[in-house]
Amino acid sequence: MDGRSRRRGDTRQRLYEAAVELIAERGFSATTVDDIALRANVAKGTVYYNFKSKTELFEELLRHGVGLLTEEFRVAVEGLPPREAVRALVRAQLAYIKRYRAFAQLLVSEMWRTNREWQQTLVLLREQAIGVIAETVQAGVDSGDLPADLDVRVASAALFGVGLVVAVDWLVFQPDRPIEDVEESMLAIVRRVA
Amino acid sequence: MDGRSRRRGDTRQRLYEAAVELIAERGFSATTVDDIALRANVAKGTVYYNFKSKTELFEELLRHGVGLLTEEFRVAVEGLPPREAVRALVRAQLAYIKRYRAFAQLLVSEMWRTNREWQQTLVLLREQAIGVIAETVQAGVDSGDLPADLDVRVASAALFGVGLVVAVDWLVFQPDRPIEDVEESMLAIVRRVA
DNA sequence: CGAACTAAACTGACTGGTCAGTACAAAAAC
DNA sequence: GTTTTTGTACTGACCAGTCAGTTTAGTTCG
Repeated sequence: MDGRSRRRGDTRQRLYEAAVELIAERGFSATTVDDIALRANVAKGTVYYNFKSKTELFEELLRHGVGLLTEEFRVAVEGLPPREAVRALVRAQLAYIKRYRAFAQLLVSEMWRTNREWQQTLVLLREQAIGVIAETVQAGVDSGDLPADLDVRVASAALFGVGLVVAVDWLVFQPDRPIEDVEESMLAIVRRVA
Repeated sequence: MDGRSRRRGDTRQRLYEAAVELIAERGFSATTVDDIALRANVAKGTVYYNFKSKTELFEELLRHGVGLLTEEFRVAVEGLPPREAVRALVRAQLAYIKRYRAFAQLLVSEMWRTNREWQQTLVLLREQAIGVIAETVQAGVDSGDLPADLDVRVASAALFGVGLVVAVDWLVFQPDRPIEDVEESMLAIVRRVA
């Protein structure tokens, strides 16, 4: 780990942070590369030294963010029995969204859009995140802890989508409401699998 | 209602339809006024004859769409007892989203964004739609049909957000799944108030 | 040691294209 | 004869991406 790659990593990190905030607020197209560079305290050229294009910066940002989320999902469920594991997933998702609020907003904005360049990337990433949930739910069904008639794929997708929207709604419209309430609401909503 | 205003109304309607589809796909900034005019089979000047600006077209589009939704909400609950009324709301939301898929996608994309020009408009419209739900839920709490400890505001907001996201997810990722399944899922999710 | 060298990282002025909004005369609809 | 729409042309602001040049961090060698 020499100084060069550390420096470069720092720059990329700063660019991610700047881009995620601006894009969450304004959307991809309304965010200019100049804005991103300015907020990251970097010259415009540096953006293009580190990323092939504005779109690529965004796609790598998506990969980066969803990668972190699935990572936390995996850590959260490690060694837990099914129903507890599902609860742990809800908690992990909530904590993640609280921590990376802007990224979560951005995901909500882009997740259900069609025909954009990065749509394919996003579908893949969605599969990846939902995949971790599905493994957990499947294990619960196999072990008999969860109802056998549960459609694992659908339940996992619903879990993911509902968690995203309830948590983001909370952060945007009811930020004063304590986090325990939100966790409780989410668990109430997904009671059938938790 | 003379022929002139009907004609004008038609043009505006066509512009709404063109704009909603394009903006749902690409987002507001990535959609050009020329594109909208082209898709609506209208000259660019006509857009500006009917609307002050691109932004105003979009805001009126939002008002128009949410107006229709609340209208359908009101019709749906008319004269129904509380729990049935809630079910009717779910069904109405689902039907609406199925019918105006693009508008629903657009709402999901914009609803939880911050700092855009039309943010204030959207907050108001959200209040309006959730208001109808809240009236119904409140009536249920008052009559004892729904649990007294239910936070009406929060439950209504959750109902609205979850419905939006589950339905849009269905249309985008599982369009072959029959509508009854989706209705069933949504009702299962909101069981506490239905 | 430190001077000279090298490649990686970064800079910011510039370019070519795009797009919101305007102008307006002529035509069509009512 | 008034309202609405058309078609075309135009402008000025804005912006993604480029590139020639500069700085920085690590390396080599006296």
